[in-house]
Amino acid sequence: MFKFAKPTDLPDWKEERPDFNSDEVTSFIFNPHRSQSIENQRKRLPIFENRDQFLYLLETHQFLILIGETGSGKSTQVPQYLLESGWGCDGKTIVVTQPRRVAVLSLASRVADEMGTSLGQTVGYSIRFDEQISNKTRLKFVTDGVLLREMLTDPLLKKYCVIMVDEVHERSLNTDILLSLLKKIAKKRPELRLIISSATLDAEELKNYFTWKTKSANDENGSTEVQQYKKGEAAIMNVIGRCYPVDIFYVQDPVPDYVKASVDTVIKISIHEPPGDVLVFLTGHEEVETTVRLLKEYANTVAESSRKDKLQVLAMHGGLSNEDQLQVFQRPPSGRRKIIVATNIAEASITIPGIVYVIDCGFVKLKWFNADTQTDALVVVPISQASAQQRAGRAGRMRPGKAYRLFTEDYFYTLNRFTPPEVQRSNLSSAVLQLKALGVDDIIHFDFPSPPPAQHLAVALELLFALKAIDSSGRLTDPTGLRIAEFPVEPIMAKMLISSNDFKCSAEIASIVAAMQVQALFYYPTRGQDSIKARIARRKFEACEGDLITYLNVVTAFTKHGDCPRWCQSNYINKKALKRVLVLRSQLIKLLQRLGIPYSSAEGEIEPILRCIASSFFTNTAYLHPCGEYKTVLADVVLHVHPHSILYAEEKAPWVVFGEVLQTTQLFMRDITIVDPLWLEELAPHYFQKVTER
DNA sequence: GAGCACTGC
Repeated sequence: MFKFAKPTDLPDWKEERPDFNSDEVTSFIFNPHRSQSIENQRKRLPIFENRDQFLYLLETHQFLILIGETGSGKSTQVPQYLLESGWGCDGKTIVVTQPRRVAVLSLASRVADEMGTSLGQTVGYSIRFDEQISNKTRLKFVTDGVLLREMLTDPLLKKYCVIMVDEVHERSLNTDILLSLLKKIAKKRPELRLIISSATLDAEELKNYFTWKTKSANDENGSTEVQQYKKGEAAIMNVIGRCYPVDIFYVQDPVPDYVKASVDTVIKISIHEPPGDVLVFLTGHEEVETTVRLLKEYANTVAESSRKDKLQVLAMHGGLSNEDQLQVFQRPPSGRRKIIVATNIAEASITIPGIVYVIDCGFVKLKWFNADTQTDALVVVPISQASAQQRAGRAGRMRPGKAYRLFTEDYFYTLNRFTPPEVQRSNLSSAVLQLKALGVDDIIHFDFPSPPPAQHLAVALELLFALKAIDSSGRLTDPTGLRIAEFPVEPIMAKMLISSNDFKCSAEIASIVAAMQVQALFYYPTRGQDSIKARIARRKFEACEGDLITYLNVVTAFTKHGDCPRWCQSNYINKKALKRVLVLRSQLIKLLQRLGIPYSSAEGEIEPILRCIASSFFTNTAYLHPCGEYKTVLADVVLHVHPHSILYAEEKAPWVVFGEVLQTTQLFMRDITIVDPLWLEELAPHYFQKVTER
């Protein structure tokens, strides 16, 4: 049994204040001041006191770094201050980027509300597959991915006068790439203003990144209008947030098993602490299910008694259906305390109201690119201090809260301050291609905010060269490279779409590529009768050639039966995912047609489709070694068939290609297709001569 | 033989 130490008063912690209304990133907004006029609410926000300072700094500096904690109101108010003071009146637009679609939607509608207009008028938004924009729009909310795409047609983003990049502390891949490109643009467009907005971040580091001009300003064009203006210089502005204090508790001794410790802590809270919901952070879906099961067993024993500590236990992770996810937002039955056991989805992506207690296991599952094996690994690593702070903050949004950390205080101070940015732990082939398409030739010396390991860049360049997207001097090829860059999918998938023209099967390949973009077409129940039934249901779609042809069968069947509600259910098909597949598919087909690749179908023939797959996935080939294991052709790394693959229980074919490799307990190949090695030699001779010499 | 954190174009 473990004990929690006395609450520790962390200085960096007490400053965290939750928001009262408008800076919420999900559509579930709790607003205790609903009765007040909008004008009054806006004035109550902490950032209101900084309004004039903000406008002055933006007048005099090209870059403004805005450090504002949750609840400062920066995401909703700053864009309005800009409009009110005349930015966006010269026919140009203000744009605000967010890492997530849901944040774009809720911010845009909140700001339109506050301004008394409807969406698509002065205030609009643009996300993939959805947009509300008109020629009246002066303020636009977008995902950072959308803004990156816009740069392909408008490299200097000339239609914008102010660009605000929000949630920079999350350091998503797109945010980092956007920042570096915006820095370049700003040099060419001195009148452009950039606002970099972040919760916690090393502001000085960011300031140094953005300050490229050390000399005094106005030495180039001495126009009086810009005399006060320091182009290329960055100012930092801090905005206080607002939030209730959260007491932090640490365990006195390290816990051997954080799943068990989580369960014990929930039980302790339920017995000893006043009412208030509990949020538990664990690393994966399996841990979540185990914890939920243990807590439900406990809850059942309690429910039969007349005690007060009755619980409603709910799981929250990305694999759940929409309906199951929505449950965590509903009020628990009266007299019950709601316990939500979640993965990292609850750290930033969704906000659950009513949380007073947080339990933090101290770990997170992260995708990590391994350049040696050229594969992704999904590894459980200790969280950063910033993450721990973010998780604890989830307890102080309604009233003072408590956070229980399942690690010691000493250990906390050994953690990294920040999680390494995504750009440093990702496969960069897509990002590199995108940069090339935007005219960045020298990737190795490109000015990233946090440079990725050189080997990651080298691996990306090698793959692009193998796909003939770039030539031996590293330049984007015309038309192959240019075309691949146009597609909103991984380069290898884009290459397959383009090649489908040669094999006259673009219809089928579009279905396959679309299906590979979504998480899971099937539900995989983990226990009981359901898991067996699901397995039997999957067999209906099984193709002996492998997973990709199976996906094609699923997509084809869904277009026929998908509208029947029982059909998806009885076949354990993820309806949400399949609907998205069809939307993606039609986007891909439209893009193909725009590039002059006509719609064509193999009319039931399988071989052209298989050849097309082989012609693009040849870099991902594995052969059956006499030892009985698969090995990569590239580096002789041992690979295993993922248990979700349709080929898992089958006799092993001598040659396969795979969509990706993910390392969990072992290196697992996913999205596997059986191929004929002669095709590989024929279709990718530049790559495969040496292979058959084995 | 045994298993997928979370986003985004």
